[in-house]
Amino acid sequence: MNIYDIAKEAGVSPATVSRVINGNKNVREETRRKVLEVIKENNYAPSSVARNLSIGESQNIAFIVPDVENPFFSKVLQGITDKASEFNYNVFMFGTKEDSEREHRILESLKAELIKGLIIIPVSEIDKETAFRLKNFEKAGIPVVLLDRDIKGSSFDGVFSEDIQGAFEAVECLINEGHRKIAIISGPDTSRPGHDRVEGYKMALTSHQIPINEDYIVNGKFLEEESYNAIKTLMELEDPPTAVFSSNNMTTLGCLRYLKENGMKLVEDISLVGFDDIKELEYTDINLTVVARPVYEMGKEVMELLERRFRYKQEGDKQKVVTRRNYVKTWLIKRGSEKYKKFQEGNINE
Amino acid sequence: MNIYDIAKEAGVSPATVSRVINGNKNVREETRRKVLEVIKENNYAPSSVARNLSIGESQNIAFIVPDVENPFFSKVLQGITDKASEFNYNVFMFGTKEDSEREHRILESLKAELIKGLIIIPVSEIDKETAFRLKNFEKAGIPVVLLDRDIKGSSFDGVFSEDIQGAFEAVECLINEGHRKIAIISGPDTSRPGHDRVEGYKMALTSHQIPINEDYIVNGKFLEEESYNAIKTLMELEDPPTAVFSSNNMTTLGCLRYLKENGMKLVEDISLVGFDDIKELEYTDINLTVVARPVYEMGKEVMELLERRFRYKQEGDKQKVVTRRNYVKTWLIKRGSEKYKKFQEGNINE
DNA sequence: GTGAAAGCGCTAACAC
DNA sequence: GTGTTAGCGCTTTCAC
Repeated sequence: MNIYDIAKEAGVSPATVSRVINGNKNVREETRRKVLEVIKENNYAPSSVARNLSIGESQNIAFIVPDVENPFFSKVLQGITDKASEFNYNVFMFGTKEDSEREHRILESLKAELIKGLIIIPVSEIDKETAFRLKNFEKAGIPVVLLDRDIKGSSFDGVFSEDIQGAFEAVECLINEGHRKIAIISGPDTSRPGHDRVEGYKMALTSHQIPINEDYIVNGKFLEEESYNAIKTLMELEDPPTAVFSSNNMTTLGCLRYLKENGMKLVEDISLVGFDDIKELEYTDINLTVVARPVYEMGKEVMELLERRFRYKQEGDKQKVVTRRNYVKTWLIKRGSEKYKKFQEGNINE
Repeated sequence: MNIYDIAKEAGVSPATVSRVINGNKNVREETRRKVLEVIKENNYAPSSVARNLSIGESQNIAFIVPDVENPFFSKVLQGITDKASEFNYNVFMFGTKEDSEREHRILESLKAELIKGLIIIPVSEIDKETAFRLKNFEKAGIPVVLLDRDIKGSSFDGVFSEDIQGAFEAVECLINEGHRKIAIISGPDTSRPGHDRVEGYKMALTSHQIPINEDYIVNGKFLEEESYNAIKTLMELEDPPTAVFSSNNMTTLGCLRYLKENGMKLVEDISLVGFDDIKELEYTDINLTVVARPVYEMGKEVMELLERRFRYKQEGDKQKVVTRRNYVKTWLIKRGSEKYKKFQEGNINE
C-alpha cells in the first residue's frame, strides 16, 4: 500500500495525498478529511525511506559513544533520547569501545546513511582521521556536536564540563583537609577530560605550594581494571599518598575494588574523591565525595545544540552561525571520604 | 556524487558499478578494479537510503526498552550492539518509560521506518494493542523478538529468564536460613517477570508449608521510589517481616535507600535478597545476595534469534520456522545478606 | 560480462 | 485547490 493506492481510493492525486500527509495548507478541508479517512481505513503509513530519499534528508541522529558500560553514558543517553523524541528524531547508537579504529569504521559506514546530525564522544582529541571525517560531515551539511570530550583545534559545537575547575576543587578540598600527599588516577592523556583533570589537579597543588610528584600521577585509562592496578601501584610506593583523586567513574570503581580486596577503609586508610557521581553508592556505607555534573542535562543540551544547527540550516544560514561550546559547571558533593584521618594525629606533611 | 557519476568516470554503466559494490561475480576483474579505484578516488559511499528503497529492506533494527536507567538495560544493550555490529546492523533506540501509550506511539512511527527487525521489552504482557501491532510487524515480514518480558498468548521468539525458578531459589535460601516471615517487593503484575517472581516466591513458601501472608506482598512496580514506599509499608507493619525478597534492580535500590535512611543494617535488622545483580555494590560493604543472570549474553542471544529469522526468511521459509523461546538460567550469588540474625537468638517463627 | 531502462514510494515544481 | 511529471539514487530484469 503506497501513496498511489491511497490517492486512487480517495479519488485524488498522489500529490494531494502528500500534501495532506505533510500538513500543506493548500487542500480543501473536505478533500483532506476524505484522504485522512482512507489513510486510517488502510492503516497506511507513508514510507519514510522514500520520503528521505526524495527530500534528501532524514530524521536520524547518530550517537557515537566510547563506553556503553559507563553509567555516564546511560544517563546522557536518556537526556538525548528524551529530547530527541520531542523533535521526533530517531537515535542510532554506536559503541567504539574506546577504539579509534572502530570509530573510523563507524564514521565510514555513516557516510552512506543520510543522517541528519551526529553526536559523538570521540575516543581521542588528537585523532586526525576522526577530526577529518567529522569535518567532512559538516561540509556535507550534517552538523556534528561533541559531547564531554573535545577535539583539538576543531570548531564543532559541543557540550563539555569544566574539568579543570572540577578537578581543581576536588583536589583543593583534599588539601584543605590537610592532605599533602595527593595522587591522581588519570585518564588517557589523549582525551580532553583525561588531560584537563590532571591539569586541574596540578593547578590545585601548585597554587598551594605543594610540589608535584610524578609518582603520584598514574594512568587508569578510565578503565576499572587499569585503575585497580593504578591504585595498587600507588599504595605500594615507598611513600604512598594519603589521598587519591580518581578522575572518572570507572576509575573510582577500580579504586574501590582495590580497597575492598585489601581490607582498606575510606578515610581511615586512604582518602578518596572521585569525578562523576555513582548513584548506587548512595545506598551504601561508601560516602564518597565526588565532583558531580548535570549529566542528564548535558544530554538534553547536546540535542538542543544540534537542533539549533538544523534550524539555522533551514533558515538558509542567514548569518554565519557562531560555534557554541557549552561548559557545564561541576559541583563538589562532600560526603566525608575527603577527610584526613591522620590530621588529628598530628601527622601532617612528610 | 552518485552511482551515475562513478559509472561515467569509470567508463561503465551504473549497473556495473552496482555489481561491483554488491560483490556480484559477473564483473571482469579489470573492470572491477577500475570501478573500485574511481570509488576510492572520489571517496564515494553508495546511499543506503536509495538502496533500501530499491530493495525494500534495511539493516536497521529497532530496540524498544522501558527503562533506560536500569543497569539491566545498558548491559543488555551492550550485548545487542556488539552482536549487531558483527552483522553490520544499526540499532535504533527507543524508551517507553514503562508507558504503554508511548509504546504504541513508537510502534506506530515504526510502521513507516522499513526496519529489518524489532527487539522489544514490552511494558505489559497483557496489552492488546502492543500485541496486535507486533503481530502486524510479523505479518509484514518484520521479525519480532521479545526480551525479558513475555506477551501473553503470543508466539514471538524471545529470550527470557527463569523467573519463577530464580525467585524460588532466592526465597528458599531465605527459608533455609530460618526465615519464616518473608516479604516480597513485587513488580507490576502485568509484566511476566513481575508476575512470575511472585509466583516463585509463593511456590517456595508453599513448598515449605509456610502460609502466604498477603500483607507481605507489596508492589514496588520495579521503581526505586515506589519500592522505597513498599518496604516502608512492610517495616511499619505490626508484625514486620524478617526478610525481604526484592524482585528487581530498581526495587532493591529503593529498599537500600530506606534501610540507609533509617539506619538499618542488613542481616542485623533485616535480611534481603534481590533479583539482578548490582555491580557497584560489589565495591561496598553491602554484601547483597542476589539472583543473577547472564544479562550481556541475553542481549547477544536476542540478536541471534533475530538473525536466525532473517536467515530463514531469506531461504524462503523452506520449512515453517519453529518459535524459539530461550529461558536463561539464573543463579544465586550468596553474599551473606540472606542470613537470619535472630536465628541464633532462638527467635524462629512468630 | 555489460548496458538500458523500469521501478522502489515519495516530493515539489509547474501548470491549470 | 489540485493534477502531472520529473526526479531522489539505487537495484534488477532482460537483452545483447
